[in-house]
Amino acid sequence: MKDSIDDHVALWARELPEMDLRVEGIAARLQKLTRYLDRRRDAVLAAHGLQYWEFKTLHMLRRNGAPYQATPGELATRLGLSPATMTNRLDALERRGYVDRGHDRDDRRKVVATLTPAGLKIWQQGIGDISQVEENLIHQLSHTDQDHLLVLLRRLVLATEGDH
Amino acid sequence: MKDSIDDHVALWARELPEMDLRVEGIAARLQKLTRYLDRRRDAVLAAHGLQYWEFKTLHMLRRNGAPYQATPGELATRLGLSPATMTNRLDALERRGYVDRGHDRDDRRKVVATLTPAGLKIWQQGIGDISQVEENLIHQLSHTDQDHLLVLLRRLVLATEGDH
DNA sequence: GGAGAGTATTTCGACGTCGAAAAGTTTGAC
DNA sequence: GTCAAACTTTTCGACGTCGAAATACTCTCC
Repeated sequence: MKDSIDDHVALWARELPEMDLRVEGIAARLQKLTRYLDRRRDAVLAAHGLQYWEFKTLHMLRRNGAPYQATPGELATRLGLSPATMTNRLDALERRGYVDRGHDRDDRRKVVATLTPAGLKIWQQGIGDISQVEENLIHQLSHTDQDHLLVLLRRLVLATEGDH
Repeated sequence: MKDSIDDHVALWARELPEMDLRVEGIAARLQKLTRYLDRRRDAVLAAHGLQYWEFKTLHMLRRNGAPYQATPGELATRLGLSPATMTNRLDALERRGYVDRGHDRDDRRKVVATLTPAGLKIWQQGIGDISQVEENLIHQLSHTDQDHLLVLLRRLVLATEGDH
């Protein structure tokens, strides 16, 4: 059974004869599946009136256990964003009531962002829906195929992280 | 051998007991590998002074065989962008000399964008470097493992293309 | 042919992002 | 005790993107 990537690769193979069909087929499918998950995830979050960047920010606060606090700088570093962007995100989340901002008592340079009960609640709804989206896709494979796929992907991830 | 996703999943498993570890491990690795390829690709393109959105636009023009032409509307649809964005992209690419714009003689509403020789040349350099990045990653697996991985990924892609 | 509907592109205002500079706070050396 | 260097966050200007309105052109039908 052929998928759209088979067609795509066959088309480019005519133009770029030195292209490695296996490599291209795998890389294109990795990207296609990720884009699919991105789209489905954005759709279920939109049902809660949430953008993905809002969810990711709440997620990083939730990742720190109770009381779900972090400084803007910490959040920016972990999310791979500039400090400027984090200021904007926290402005928006504070306006929507999902986050509180206050100054650190010991070091008044620092700001401490805290997840509000409303923020925690919408995060819970979002994380549940996102898990469901991922399950709907991956459950297309049997458990043994899932394990097989996971092992192959782990080998690739290890290669990107520096072999040990 | 454990990778960073194993740690990530183990961490969240404590907080979300109903989470499916296999599903999460696969989904997280798909996304991590795609992000890795994105970063490496952006880096090699930057060596040619090219942003990925510029390359993608040239790529879509190159995809149409010689004389490498398309209308803004066609490009916007295939790239999943708004017409407004395509106007901006073509403005920039025309300024850099990678694209020419002219009016269609038969239908003067239409604009025809054409890849210049300079645009074709930089696309060739970019596509070669991107293929190299993908090969460097995927060649971590043997040919038989690559084939196994490809088959599993194709099954997932087919699942995303079957139901709508 | 002329009016109105339809199509293709551009313009406009808003958003989220970034790098760099600015503002406010702490630390350390003297 | 003072002040310069370091640290944290915010502000500012620019970019790429989008939706919606505006512009320019074509087609249809009477």
